[in-house]
Amino acid sequence: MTEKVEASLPDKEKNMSEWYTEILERGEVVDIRYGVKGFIVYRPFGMEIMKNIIKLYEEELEKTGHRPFLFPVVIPERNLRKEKEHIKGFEGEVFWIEKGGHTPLEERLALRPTSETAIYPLYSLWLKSYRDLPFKAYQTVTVYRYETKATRPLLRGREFLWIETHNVYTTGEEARAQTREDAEIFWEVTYKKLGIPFLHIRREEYDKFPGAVETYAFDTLMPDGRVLQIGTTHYLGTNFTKVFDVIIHDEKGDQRHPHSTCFGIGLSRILASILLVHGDEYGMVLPFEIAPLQVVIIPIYKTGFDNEAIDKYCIEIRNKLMEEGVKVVFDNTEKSPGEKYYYYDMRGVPFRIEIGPREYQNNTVTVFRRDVRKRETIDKKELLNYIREKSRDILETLRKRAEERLANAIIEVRTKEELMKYVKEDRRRIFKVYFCGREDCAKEIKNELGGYETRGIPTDEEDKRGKCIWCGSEDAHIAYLAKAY
RNA sequence: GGGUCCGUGGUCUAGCUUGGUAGGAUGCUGGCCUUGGGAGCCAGUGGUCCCCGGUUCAAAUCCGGGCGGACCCA
Repeated sequence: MTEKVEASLPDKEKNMSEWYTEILERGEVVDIRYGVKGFIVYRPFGMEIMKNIIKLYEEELEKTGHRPFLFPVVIPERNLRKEKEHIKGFEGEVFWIEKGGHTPLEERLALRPTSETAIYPLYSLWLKSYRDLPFKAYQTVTVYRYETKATRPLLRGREFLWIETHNVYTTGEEARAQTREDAEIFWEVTYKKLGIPFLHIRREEYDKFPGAVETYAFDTLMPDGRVLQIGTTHYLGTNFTKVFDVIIHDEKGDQRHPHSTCFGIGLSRILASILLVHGDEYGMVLPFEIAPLQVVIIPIYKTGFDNEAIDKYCIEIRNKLMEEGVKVVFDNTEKSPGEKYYYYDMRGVPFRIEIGPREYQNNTVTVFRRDVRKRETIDKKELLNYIREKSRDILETLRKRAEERLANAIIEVRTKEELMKYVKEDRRRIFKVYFCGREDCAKEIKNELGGYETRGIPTDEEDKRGKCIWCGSEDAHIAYLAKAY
């Protein structure tokens, strides 16, 4: 039976902002009171989740041949300016260091907004032969962008955490194949392990990463109907290897510029997505694998009963779970059971075990599952298998729920009239339309549809052709329109 | 980018219009009692009223500037 108890939080769909602000604070995820706009503090619980998320992506990257490295946070101005499109795209949002102590620096230093221009000068020293390729590396770091739009904790900050890969290949074909591997890596973790579904999109020409030849993005859906870009991967061609003089000898002994890619995994936004997509009115709901606390054991004492025996019974179970590598806590603090339930619900603990006289006497345990909010009493001996099995169930349930919401948000529209009709409705959607790909057309759409913008082309339908829903021109491709963060 | 609102113990908040004692709730600490969805009672603890400047005998309160935050619209 599903428990009907008083909710802790406002309704996520109706009032996402308030829900989100509250869960960040009450769940001790981040602290927004640092006092510098766009900069936040990860509190221990939030950072524990983050570290678990990072580990999943890093493992997948290393499995596919990426090696870790770490570059400085500062980039000399002359390097940042080398690639023309790149600097044009980032110039307005770079933080500059201009002084060391009281002395003005001879050359200003940028806090990296992304690391291409930090990394490529070294690539020109490291990579000399086709034998040095492919070169696949990543770093997990913070980057800095002076955002002028409203900042929001984790969703849009002036400092944010990400993983960036920077790969180099002899040929363009190999490099393009890397963008597809990036998509697989992203799928493997984001969808399969975190239960977050997303759209795989090729961005329009005018929406590309500054300096890229092709940009692919991963957009997920927020409870308020807006989409959020949580990752991007770019084919950079030889744009960066040229300006940074990365030159290799190929098999024939000819000198050439290798091709490169980069892949950004938006860790801050992924954490936000996990909270927003899976959470409910009682707090976070975390997939078992990334939960800092996976099981909590709560004793129910009774006056006149042998409460020490209940303690012993709980400790025995805790120790057994610990031996199996489960992150478990036995909470025998003096708070009432109800208060503890609310506390651990808020923190998304996947399983709660309640043990009182009844369980003690019957050699059973009562297990509460956070995602579906159901209790079940089982034999003590079955506990470990139960948790193993149901933790997979939790992930399935969360993923299925999220996937349905994403699928339900998307609607194919063929005519402008139809589009206008849907836009006027209360509900936000992701429209799938034919679109010509021209920037002025995109601007008109954004202006006249009250903020709905072109998000790009679904990668599994790049070949389809039709008439642009806006200007009517032929040879338009399929594109998504959505409101975005 | 445009607009609206806000900043007071750890947290939430009253007080601000009409200048003069910082009040409450919650948390925290100790004690008693209790424990199957946020219990209760008693005692204690905790505040540069966001910052800088101005007006004034006197500023949380009025004025100017700054910093930070929330929400709505584009």
